Amino acid sequence: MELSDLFWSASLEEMKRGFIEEEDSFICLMCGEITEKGMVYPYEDKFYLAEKYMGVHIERTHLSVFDYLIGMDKKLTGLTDHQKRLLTLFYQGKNDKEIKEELDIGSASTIRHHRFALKEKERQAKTFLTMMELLKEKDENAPTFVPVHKTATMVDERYNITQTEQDQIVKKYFSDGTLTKFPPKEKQRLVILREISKQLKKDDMYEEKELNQILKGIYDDYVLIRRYLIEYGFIDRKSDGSKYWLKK
DNA sequence: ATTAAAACTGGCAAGCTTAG
DNA sequence: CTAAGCTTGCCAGTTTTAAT
Repeated sequence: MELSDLFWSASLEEMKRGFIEEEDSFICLMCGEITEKGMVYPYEDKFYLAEKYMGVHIERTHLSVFDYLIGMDKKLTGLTDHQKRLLTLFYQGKNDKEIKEELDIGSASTIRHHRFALKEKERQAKTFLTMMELLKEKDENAPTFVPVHKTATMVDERYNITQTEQDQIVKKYFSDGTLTKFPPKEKQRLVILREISKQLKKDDMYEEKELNQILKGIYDDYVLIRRYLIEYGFIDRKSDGSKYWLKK
């Protein structure tokens, strides 16, 4: 999944932490940095487990989630530069008087007012977010597009595929996990290839024979499938063709 | 412990400035 | 010119601090 998708699909709690938990790793929402569970990470004479180290990573490279978020574009935060400056000072725990002096503003009540205005904004944001969430649940008929794999070589709107569409295609061309026919349309091919690529484990290296064996179990013309998997950017191979692996 | 004073907070209305 | 954003003053409560 694209990093920005990951970022925006994160829950409020995940965003606050700045990273999400996957099956065997943690991923930084801001830069995609990964720490793997079970690994031990050294930093300044200490050792950290994956989750703890992610905290170290964020502190080191992003300062804090707050700092990262406040640095985002106006379009994304909905905040004016002035509001950002105020929030930063609030975050530092300064009181109205200190802020008034620091920003060289005449009255502390101005700061007070901004505090009020920002809280109002918070309430609005919360109700809006909640409404949008409710809308999503309600609107299950709305087409939800299956995300396109990010290594896809050719991507445009033709590849927007809804879940139901995908299900139909899979149903039509697969029976008992084997492919009955390689479809003629690119869109269908994409779905089929994605389905097939699920049989491969990420991070695994496959010998050519090994891969052929797996593909043969799915479709007789495994060479065709192999070629298309590469062409559509699902897998990659060594230039001599001796090893294959799933693209990330 | 009670009370008075000071400091802080939330909120409203209004005027001023500026980008589009 | 208009709307949005910023600044300010004022009032009403609340909380904290100081004084008795």
